Amino acid sequence: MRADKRKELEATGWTVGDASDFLGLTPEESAYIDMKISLGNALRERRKSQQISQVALAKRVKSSQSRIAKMEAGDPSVSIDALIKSLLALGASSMELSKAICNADSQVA
Amino acid sequence: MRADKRKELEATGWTVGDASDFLGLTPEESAYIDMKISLGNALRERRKSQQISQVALAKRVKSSQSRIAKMEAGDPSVSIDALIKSLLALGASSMELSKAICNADSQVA
DNA sequence: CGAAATTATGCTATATTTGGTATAAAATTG
DNA sequence: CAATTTTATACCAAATATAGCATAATTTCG
Repeated sequence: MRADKRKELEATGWTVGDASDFLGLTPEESAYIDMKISLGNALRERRKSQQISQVALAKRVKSSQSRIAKMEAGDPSVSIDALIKSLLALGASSMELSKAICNADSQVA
Repeated sequence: MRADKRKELEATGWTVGDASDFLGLTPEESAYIDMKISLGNALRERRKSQQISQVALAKRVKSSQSRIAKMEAGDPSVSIDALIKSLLALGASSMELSKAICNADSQVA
C-alpha cells in the first residue's frame, strides 16, 4: 500500500495492518504461520512445474487430495513436517526448503 | 574417515556407511532426519548461548524438560514444528532456521 | 455453453505428537 | 568424594494431525 493512501485511510479512522496485527499474534506465531504459507507456496509451485495434480501428488506421498490442498493453503491443521516431507517427495533440495523458510521473512506487510 | 582407511576396512570385508545406509532409508527420509538433527543442534546451541537449562526453556515454551531433551536429540517423537517453535521462542530468526535446514545437507558422511 | 477435471472445504475415526510425571544417568560444583 | 544440578529415557493420558471420504466450488477445455 502506498504511504499516502495509508495516511488518508488512517486520517478517516481506519487502522491499516496485516492479519497478525488483527489477530494479535506474537512475532513468533506469525513467523511460524508465514513459514507455513511460504512452504505451501513452494509446494504448489513445485507441483505445478511438474504438471502433477493434487490427486497424483497425494498418491505419491500416501496422503489425500484434501490434505494436499490444505498443505498448499497453509491450513492450521497441517504441520510443517507434512509440508517438508511432501516437498522432499517432489525432489526439493534442502537448499530449496531453506530458501522457502528464509522467504517467509518477506511475507511481512 | 580417511579414504585409505576405508579401503583397508573394505578389503577385509567390512562395509562402510552411515545410518541411512544401514537402515535402508530413502534419500527423503534421511534428509528429513538430518534436518531434525540439525535443528536440534541449533536449539541446543542457542539455549546454551543463553545459559538456560532445559527446564527453563521448557517453562518458556510451555513444554517439559524431557521434551526439550528429545528435541535436542532429534528424537523421532518430536516434530519439526516443535523444533521450529522452540527456536523461534529463543529468538531465532527465519534466517537462522534457514541456515540450520541448509546445513542438514552437510551432515552427510 | 456444458462436461470433465481439478481444487477447496467439511467431517470423522485413527494415528501421531504432546505435556506431564517419574526416574535414571551424567555433569557440575563445593 | 557427596550433594546438587542438569540432562536422558520411559511411560501415559490428552491433545493434535492425519488419511480417507463426501461434496461443493472452481477451472479447463471441447
